Amino acid sequence: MMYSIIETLKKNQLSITDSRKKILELFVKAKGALAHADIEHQSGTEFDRVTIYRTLQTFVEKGIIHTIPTSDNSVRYALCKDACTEGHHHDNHVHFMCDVCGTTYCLDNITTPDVKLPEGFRSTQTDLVVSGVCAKCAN
Amino acid sequence: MMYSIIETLKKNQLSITDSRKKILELFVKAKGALAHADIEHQSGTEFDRVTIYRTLQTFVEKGIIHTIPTSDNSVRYALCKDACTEGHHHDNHVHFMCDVCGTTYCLDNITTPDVKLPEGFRSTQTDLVVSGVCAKCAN
DNA sequence: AATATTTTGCAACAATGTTGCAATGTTGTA
DNA sequence: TACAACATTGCAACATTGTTGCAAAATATT
Ligand SMILES: [Mn+2]
Ligand SMILES: [Mn+2]
Ligand SMILES: [Zn+2]
Ligand SMILES: [Zn+2]
Repeated sequence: MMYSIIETLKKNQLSITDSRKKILELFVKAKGALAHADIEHQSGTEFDRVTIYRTLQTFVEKGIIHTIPTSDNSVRYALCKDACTEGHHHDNHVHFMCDVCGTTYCLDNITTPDVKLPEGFRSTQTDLVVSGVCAKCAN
Repeated sequence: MMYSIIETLKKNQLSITDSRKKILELFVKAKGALAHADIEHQSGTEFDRVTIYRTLQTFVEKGIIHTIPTSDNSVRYALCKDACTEGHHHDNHVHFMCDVCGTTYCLDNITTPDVKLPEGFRSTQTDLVVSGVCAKCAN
């Protein structure tokens, strides 16, 4: 599977800038999800902190990345592999956080279950986050 | 059902202080979950911000309240109704966040499902958060 | 009531996130 | 390629959230 940085940016009507190319590249290469701080470290002093915030926000709005609700309430982001479009995410997959290495995985082929809610409650989104030990840290 | 503030504090070997009584009372009276800011507002200038942080931390450690992972990554707390003990939480119920009124509900009698994880992954905790519109805001 | 222990408030700091605005970079057109 | 229109960036300044050390105050123990 190929992922073209430039193509993705163009497809979403975003102008091609150094920060967008670099940050999107980090996501494509990343094994798991990235926190804002990860990006700040991995891109050195290349970009201003504010630019990273704004770029992440733009990517989320465009449906290029999605946020992950973590049990420690820190914000993480990962590439959308589903057909997400502007203002319309479809990332209904389970997430896994390793307590040992801290990696957050998108379990893309495990979909979130339907939950039977009490009378009168209507669901628009379901997030399922599992914590534990990942395969790499299992030994 | 009765909930004795003092009893709960004693049972957990915590000394009885004004802040602990007040903050625990806020949780007992609250409909949904509380954020740190909620407590800060509802208790006026009675206690220092730091005291609230420390009290919440203590309550979580003792198994009196539990944290809730929310889709907007803000920290919320709610009373443990299950038999949680020091360092051992059993709050395996679903949470619901209303997009309209912002209330976070503990759906105490809807338990989180078992998720079949990939080979080698081991789960220690499962959090399921549903967003949508609650019964009160349904009209 | 006196002492030992715990908790609190304060100050100082660190981390995270937001906004306005001028300078810079990008894009489409000539 | 050069220009104008437009979008993005970096900087500064600020707000919010969370952490730590320590002396003063409150609570528990004797
Ligand atoms: Mn994901
Ligand atoms: Mn709960
Ligand atoms: Zn791991
Ligand atoms: Zn509601």
